[in-house]
Amino acid sequence: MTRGSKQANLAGLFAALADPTRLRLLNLMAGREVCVCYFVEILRQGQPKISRHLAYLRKAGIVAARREGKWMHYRIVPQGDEAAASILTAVLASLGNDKQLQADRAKLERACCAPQKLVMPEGAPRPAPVA
Amino acid sequence: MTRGSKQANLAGLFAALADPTRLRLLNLMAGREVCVCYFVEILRQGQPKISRHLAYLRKAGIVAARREGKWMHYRIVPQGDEAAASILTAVLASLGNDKQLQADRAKLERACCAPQKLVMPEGAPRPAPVA
DNA sequence: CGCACATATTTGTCAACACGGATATAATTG
DNA sequence: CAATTATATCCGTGTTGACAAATATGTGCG
Repeated sequence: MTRGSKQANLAGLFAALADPTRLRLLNLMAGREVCVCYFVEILRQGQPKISRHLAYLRKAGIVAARREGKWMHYRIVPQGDEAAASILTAVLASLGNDKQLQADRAKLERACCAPQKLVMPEGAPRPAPVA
Repeated sequence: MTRGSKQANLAGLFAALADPTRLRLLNLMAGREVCVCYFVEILRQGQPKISRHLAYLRKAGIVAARREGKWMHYRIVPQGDEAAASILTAVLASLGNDKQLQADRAKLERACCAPQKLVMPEGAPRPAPVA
């Protein structure tokens, strides 16, 4: 049982969503698994900052990480709690309206198709859709 | 234009939702206008605490207040931003699943139909559905 | 092993917020 | 006006989270 009172759970979920950087990260992870190096390049923020926010999301049970050699891939985790799931879905659906978030997604698309346009570490793995 | 970047707006909305007390208050306001005195009685929390959280929600643009004589009535405000509106709707819909939140609503119903069972100030106004 | 790279964590500082208790404001009543 | 009731705000304090800078961990390679 990872379950306390549901309001507390929900409040925790909202706390995790209450940060612009974390919303940008989640937006990029909508529907696919993404390597940390892409987050750093696309958001143009320091690596420790990105990592801290990813750790926060991980601790909140919203994302999970998978190591692949040197690289860490993050993905959004399906929520067990029904309320959390429906809210997270609504959130991800809404993120598409913001200009900057659209631009972030576009940069990721470009990285997938023409990674040489972004300064990427040699051999960085491509983001992959998640089942 | 009250509008900064949309992610910042959304992050602000989530920050406002990231507190169990505020979720309980919003739950009680779902679909109706409620007097502060009911919040205090139903949550059994100190009045300054309730008032502070209501002020927070008001500043976040989620609720509005209306004075009626000595009493203040709070209600949820329809969100101008489309994303915020859809998220807030999903949230309010989800709140019905929590035991305590159901109990809170039940207490409010009882207060509407049999206020003498709660210790209420003389002549306290009844919560009223909002258009 | 020892270096290089990708990522994570620690450290110190600062601002935001939650809380209880005390007090201030607003409207009503006498 | 004075007293009462309903609500809001202020004060001091503890907690949490954001940040940058520095440092640690884990993996691959020669």
